[in-house]
Amino acid sequence: MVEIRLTNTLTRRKDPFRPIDPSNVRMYLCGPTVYDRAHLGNARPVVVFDVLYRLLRHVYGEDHVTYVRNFTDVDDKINAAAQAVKEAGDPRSLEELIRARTEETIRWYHADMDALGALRPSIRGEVSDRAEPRATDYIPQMIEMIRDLIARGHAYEAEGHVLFDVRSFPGYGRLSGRSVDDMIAGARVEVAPFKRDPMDFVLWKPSSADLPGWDSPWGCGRPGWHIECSAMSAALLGESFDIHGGGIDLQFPHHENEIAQSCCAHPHEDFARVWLHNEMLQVEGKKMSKSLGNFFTVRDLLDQGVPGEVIRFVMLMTHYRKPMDWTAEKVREAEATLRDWHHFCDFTEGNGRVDPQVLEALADDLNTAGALARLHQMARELFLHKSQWPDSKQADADFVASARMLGLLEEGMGAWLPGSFEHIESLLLGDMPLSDVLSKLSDRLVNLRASARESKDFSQVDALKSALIAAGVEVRMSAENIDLVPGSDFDPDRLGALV
RNA sequence: GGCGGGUUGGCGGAGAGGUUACGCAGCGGAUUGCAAAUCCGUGAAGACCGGUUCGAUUCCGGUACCCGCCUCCA
Repeated sequence: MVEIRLTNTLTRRKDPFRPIDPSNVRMYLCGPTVYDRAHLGNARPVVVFDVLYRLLRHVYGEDHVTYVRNFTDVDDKINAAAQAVKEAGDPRSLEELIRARTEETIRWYHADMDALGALRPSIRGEVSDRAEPRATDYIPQMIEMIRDLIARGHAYEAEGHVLFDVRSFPGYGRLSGRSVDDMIAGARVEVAPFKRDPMDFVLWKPSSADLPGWDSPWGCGRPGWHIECSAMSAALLGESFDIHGGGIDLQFPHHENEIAQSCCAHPHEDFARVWLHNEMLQVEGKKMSKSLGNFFTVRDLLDQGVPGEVIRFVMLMTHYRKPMDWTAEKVREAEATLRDWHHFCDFTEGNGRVDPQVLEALADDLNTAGALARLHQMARELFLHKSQWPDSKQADADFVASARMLGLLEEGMGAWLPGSFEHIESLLLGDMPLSDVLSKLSDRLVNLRASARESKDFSQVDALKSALIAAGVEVRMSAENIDLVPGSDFDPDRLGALV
């Protein structure tokens, strides 16, 4: 079995991965707060952990991996978004508007992440809403956990709030490498007067009459952000599980607080064993922000015609623990590469074997850039020699299976490419498949060239060639053959007119 | 102020204490009616200063610069 090695933020080392229970490897990823479209930065952890999920499924079996990713659907930003709609004159109640907002955002999120080729989370391979829990469905578990923390002396009630007492947990700060005293020294947080310690954080807070609230022993209120993930991961994965992931910006305070809550509520368990954090995303060398005008959502890119597969490829070009820079140049490179790969690959044969070197690269702390390099190499060998290989179908299948470990070249993902194998097979021009149209035109061009070589009059050859290029078709001429490849500006109508 | 990450050839971007990363672009050649595509070949690196070592871009220390987090942003 392949040994997976992962860099654990907790140990600051690359350690061999040993699941608690190989028959059910469990992973939790902090999901989005559902108030708006996912921006590009939101997509990075989704793609990174999707690759890890695929790797785990490959190594341990699809039914032996559980992947849970939550939706935070109780939050000030959600309330604010709903409030804005109400103030704009919507007659529905705030509660209805909040519900509508979160429902809609979840649908957007699914559509956008699907477009990136991210698999839906699952419980042992079974995709269901349970694997994508919503915070509001786990309020009783959160209340229970908070109650438990109070009983164990790790939390206290003050003015309708319940706060976690960070001084009661000696391990506080271990994940992020900070000491409570250091944090206080550098804190820029305004300290509520009822806190025992400035770093104490909210487990439960009171809610006003017009905002969502739940009855609790401490009055009508709502949970703090951090308790959500502790309660949901315990409910769905157990008090100990294998991997907890998220962006590096969540390391502190969110994940630190999760650890404090979970370890204090379940002192005999060790909560998440491996913590993985992806670095942040930048755009053209700068932090993505609305003020710099370089802020965009996944949907913005898709609408501009950047295919989800290309977005995914760009994300995978950089190792997850390094800051990654989103640039137009990378998009161009990724698109050109995928265009090639889609073009020469025959996707019809299944049962490919994943290349050992691709697998090894991924097993080595998700070295996606290394895996892509190996795929480049494989593609080159395939392209150069496949015509001489008796089992070239198998070689194609192996290549595709390997690319799919990265979520690339998935079935249906090539639909964006006019030149892709699957597209050529399926697209009809009039009543003729595109593949037939192309071979027909290619034959005609070959014949024209043959006679032109005799007559020395190349005007007809050039005319057809120009027409093809105008239709967005690349003309690749070799000594005997002429290959026609639809490009990014392919125009089916203009091509159809040439037949 | 506290904590953390980064600095590799023209650009992007990996691994490895001594042997080609890889991709894009460039250059030379082959091929071609021309061009494109393709093929062959090829130059180019490791921020700076020290240390360990037979040998470091790879390990250790320091300096500089860049970036992020500490504000319920992935």
